[in-house]
Amino acid sequence: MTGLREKRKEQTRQAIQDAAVKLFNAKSFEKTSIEDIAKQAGIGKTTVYGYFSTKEEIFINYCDDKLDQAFARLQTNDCTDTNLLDRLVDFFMLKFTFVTQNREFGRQLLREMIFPSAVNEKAKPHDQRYFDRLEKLFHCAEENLEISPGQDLFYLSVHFFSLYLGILAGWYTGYLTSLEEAEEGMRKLFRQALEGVAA
Amino acid sequence: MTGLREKRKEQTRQAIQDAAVKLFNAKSFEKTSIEDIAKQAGIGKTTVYGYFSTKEEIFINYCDDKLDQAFARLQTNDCTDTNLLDRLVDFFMLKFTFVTQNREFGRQLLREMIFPSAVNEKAKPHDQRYFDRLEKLFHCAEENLEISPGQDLFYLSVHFFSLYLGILAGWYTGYLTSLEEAEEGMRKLFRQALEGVAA
DNA sequence: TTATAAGCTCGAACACGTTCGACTTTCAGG
DNA sequence: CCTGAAAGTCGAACGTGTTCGAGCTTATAA
Repeated sequence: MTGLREKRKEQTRQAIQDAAVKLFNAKSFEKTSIEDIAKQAGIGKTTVYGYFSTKEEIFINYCDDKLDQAFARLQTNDCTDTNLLDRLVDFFMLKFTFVTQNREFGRQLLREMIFPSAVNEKAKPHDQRYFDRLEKLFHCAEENLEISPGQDLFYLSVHFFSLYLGILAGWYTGYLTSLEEAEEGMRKLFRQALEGVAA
Repeated sequence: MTGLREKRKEQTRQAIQDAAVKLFNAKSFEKTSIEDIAKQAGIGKTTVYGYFSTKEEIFINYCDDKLDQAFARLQTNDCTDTNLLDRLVDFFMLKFTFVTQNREFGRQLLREMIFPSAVNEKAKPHDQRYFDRLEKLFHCAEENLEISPGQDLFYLSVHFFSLYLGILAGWYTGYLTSLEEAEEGMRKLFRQALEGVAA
């Protein structure tokens, strides 16, 4: 019965995770202490460190869950006949509204995702799926003759992702304050990218 | 002699600032404690809080100084006849190498600049100068007939700044690991923006 | 000049993330 | 079964950012 230890371990891990999710949602990352989490999970605070080596790590795990949820909603849209610009704006605005829904959560998450404390190998599969989805979108556009053929679709994804980042930066630094402004800005940037600016 | 208090206050403030700069350079933000700073400045650690309300605030101040230095170096380049792409890459790579010179410093700074804890009005003049500089660059390009006329130069600046952000994100998430890769990626993205991708 | 208000300073204490060390439970081999 | 090793648990303690409160210094005005 080697499994007893492992089963308990799995249970405890889950209890911590659940407690964290509950408290992060109720309060926030910053206002939730390790002790709160431990109490909620019914264990001592030191024990938490047997499962996660840092408070941030718990948060990252929590984010991964949240992102999976958000990502699931992106799966539906497919090679439709709406134009590329609209589809791109939809794609990124969905993510934008999700991330900025709770300003503090988004800020913490973005800091950790874009400028992580350490290179986070675990985040890469997620990025991968995300960029795959984007590439697929461009692939459709290529077939629909909306973009010129032979483009590097990966770099195209990076390009639009960067513009999305720019909008997020504008949001968090206070230059954009409403969803409408954000969408308008995004549209403007995306159009520049599609049309090009060189003479 | 109303000035006595104020003069002392100014001195103490400067002492804290100097101490912080010295220690942040010698060690790092994280490894420097408030107590270290206080000791170096010859005051009690509580006193620091009469001048800065948080450790981050001291860091922000320090960053502003650093950024001013970096910015000064950008002033020189002017309406030359080198092509726009090269000038843009030069402009942003200078900033990139500066920021990433010390990985930890850059990370901390970017987190605070791009996703600040609170909207930081003090940062705006700096941004302003920065974007002014970029706009000037595009203005030259417009005169040199390198870009099509009538573009929104501000949004053009935002566009390229966003791409720069994308490169930084790639750096900190581990997708780009050498300066050469970063420059190559930047060049590729910039070219896309200039040439456009629509059919 | 002196009384009072306002501002400044710092030792002590608090909060919270994290580590240490000792105790308990589980597991594997004889 | 036993027994010794490994893994898990937690109270106590540490480090550091931040606040409290009491005492001291400076400014003001009668």
